[in-house]
Amino acid sequence: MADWRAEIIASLDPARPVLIAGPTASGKSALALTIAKAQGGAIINADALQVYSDWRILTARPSVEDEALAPHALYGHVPGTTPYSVGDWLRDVEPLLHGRRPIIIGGTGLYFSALTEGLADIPATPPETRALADDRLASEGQAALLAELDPKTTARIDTANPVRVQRAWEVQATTGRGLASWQDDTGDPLLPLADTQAFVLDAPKDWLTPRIARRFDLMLSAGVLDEARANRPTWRPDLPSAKAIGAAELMRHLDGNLSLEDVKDAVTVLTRQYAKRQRTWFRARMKSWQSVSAETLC
RNA sequence: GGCGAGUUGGCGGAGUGGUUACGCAGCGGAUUGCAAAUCCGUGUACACCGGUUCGAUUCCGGUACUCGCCU
Repeated sequence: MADWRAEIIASLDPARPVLIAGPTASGKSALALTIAKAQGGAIINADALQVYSDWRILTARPSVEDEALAPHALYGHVPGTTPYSVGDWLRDVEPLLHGRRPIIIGGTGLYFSALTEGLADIPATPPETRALADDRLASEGQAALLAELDPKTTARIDTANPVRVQRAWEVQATTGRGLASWQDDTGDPLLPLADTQAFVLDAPKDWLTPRIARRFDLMLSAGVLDEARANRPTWRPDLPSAKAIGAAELMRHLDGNLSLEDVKDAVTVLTRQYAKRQRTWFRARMKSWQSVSAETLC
């Protein structure tokens, strides 16, 4: 158990960046902390929801105590009201790569892929354009937006997926250039995989599921309900941070429309489904990463 | 004990004498910018036993169980 960690740490070059990807609740944070304490380095968040400041407990961010044990970056540094995406994350990560040896850890596969494989350098969509796209998608449907795209882009994206269509349309609308064209120009990655020591935690479903259920109880005792009450006055389902699993359910509970038991059931199901999607991404896109059994680490 | 209603896939819930919704969960997958998001794929189930019929989940009879009312 502990010797597995020791074995991994012994195999690490203290000067090279470490990447740790893993499903939710798989024990990633503990591993990152162990490495940082043993070899030094800065722990950098690669989780799309843990960047937000408002749901610390619900998104399972490291505790204040843990954060004191090693430098941590990109945790809770964005207000829950601010839109944030892979592009923003890459821009935030870039300067950190030149500092203390990075230990980048998280569960968002897209972030890791963008980091190690590159991301098209497309200007951000202005809020007005986003709003227009939202409106048109709602009123006219995705077919209307789809009709305004170039054939090359249309052929490449999943046209059944409204968010994909909207993204392509937004790129077209804000830059006057097709998404496919932009993507064909994707530059070199910020951090090529070859320059890293990359691990993906393998957490079997049967092992992870009970942990997910247990984690919700831990969140309760850590005070998620207080966190939810604190967020209640400013809560809106369309806030960027509102995508955190369980946020909407907790609000319904505070409104008296959902029992705590039902909140737990819903959160457990949603989290399990999320872990499945993570596994699918890791399996398909991180084949060359070193697989580590999460079970033997904990 | 009598009368009435009901019994559909793991759950919810439509419907039809022949082509066997749908939602959720489950399972598999996609994913180069909202990604803890979004999307795609995937299930012949009609309580049981007889009968009618070329054909019954659908019609008829009986059995079992459930619910309601009555005694």
